[in-house]
Amino acid sequence: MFTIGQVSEMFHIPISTLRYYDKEGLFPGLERTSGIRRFGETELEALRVIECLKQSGLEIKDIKRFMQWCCEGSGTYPQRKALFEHQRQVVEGQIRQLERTLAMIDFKCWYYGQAIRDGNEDRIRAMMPDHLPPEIQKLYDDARNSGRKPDSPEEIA
Amino acid sequence: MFTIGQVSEMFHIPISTLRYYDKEGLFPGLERTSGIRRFGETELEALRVIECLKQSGLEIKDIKRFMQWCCEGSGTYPQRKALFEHQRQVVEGQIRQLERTLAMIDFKCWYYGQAIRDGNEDRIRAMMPDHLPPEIQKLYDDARNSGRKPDSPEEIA
DNA sequence: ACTTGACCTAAAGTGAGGTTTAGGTTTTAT
DNA sequence: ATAAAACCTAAACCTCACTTTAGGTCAAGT
Repeated sequence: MFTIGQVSEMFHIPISTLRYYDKEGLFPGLERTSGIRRFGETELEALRVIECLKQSGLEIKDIKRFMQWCCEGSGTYPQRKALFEHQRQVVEGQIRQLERTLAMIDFKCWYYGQAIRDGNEDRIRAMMPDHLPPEIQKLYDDARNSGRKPDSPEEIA
Repeated sequence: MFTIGQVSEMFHIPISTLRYYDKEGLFPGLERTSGIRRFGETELEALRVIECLKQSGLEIKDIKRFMQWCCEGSGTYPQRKALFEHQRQVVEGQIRQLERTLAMIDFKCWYYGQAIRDGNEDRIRAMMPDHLPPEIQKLYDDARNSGRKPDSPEEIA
C-alpha cells in the first residue's frame, strides 16, 4: 500500500491531480485509514489505464464510467472490451494524423533549408504546386491530401 | 480569393474559429474589402501550417510568433527551420507514446476477450505480473515500461 | 509532549481554446 | 427597392483539466 505522495513520485503526477482524479470518481474502491488515502495495486493499475485512456482522447467523465463498470463485475466485460476496441480505432487514427503532420513538418524543414541556401523563397515557390523534387513532392502531397487516393473526378477538379 | 464562409467549408473549421484565429494574429497579412475578410493562398497555406503546428502541440501564441517571423522576411528563415526541426522531435515522441498506448489497448482487448470466455478474471490475474502468453506479455511490458531497456539493477528491483 | 512534514477538504482561480450573443453592416438575388 | 443571406465586432460565456488557497488533521521523529 502507498500514500498519495509515494504514488505522485512513482507516476510523476502532482498530488493535486491525484486528489482531483479521486474527487472525480476515478478510484471507486480507494481505501482510507482515518481519512488518509491508501493506494493499492488496483489503484496503480487504474492509473495506468487512466493515462492510457487520457492519451486516447477520452474525457475524465468517460474514464469514470469505465471505472464504474469495473466495480460492477463480469456483466460489464463486453462494454469494457468494446470501449478499448473503439479507442483502438481512435488511436490508430491519431497515429495516421501525426504521420501526416510529420510529412508537413519534413516538407517545411526541406523548404526552409532551401530558402536559407537561396536567400529567398522565389525558386521554391516557383516549383510549389506540383513541380517539387519527387521525394519532397510525396511529403507535400501526403501532408495535404490526408493520404487519400484521388479517384473521383470532382475531387481532382 | 475566398470569403470566410468558403474557407470554413473547405477546411471544416467553424467561422467563429477562423475569426478567433484572425483576432489572435494568425493571419498577419489578411486583406479586407469594406471590412470583409478576403482569404488568399497565403492564408490557406497559413491554415495548413496552423493545423500542423496545433497537432504537434504548439500553442496559439507560439503559432502567432511563427506567423510574425513569416512577415519579417528572409532573416527569420533559421528560426522557422529550427521551429519545425524541434516540432519534428516532439511529434516523433508523440507517435512513440501513442504506440505504447496502443500496446496497452491491445493488451486490454485481449484481457477482456479472455475474461468474457472465462466468465471471470481469475485465470488471467493469476498470470498477470509476468506469466502471460509471450505475444501478450510483450504488449503488457511495452505499455508499462515505455519501451525502455531494463538495464540498471535498481530499475529491476 | 511537541514540532515538523505529509496528509486532508471545500471552494475559488487559472489558462487554453474556443463558442455564443447581441446588435449592426454588406452583398446578393429578386 | 428590398429582403434574405452572409458578413462584421466586442464582450460575455463555456468546458476541460487542473491548480491554488485557506484552514485544518494526522503521524513520525526527538
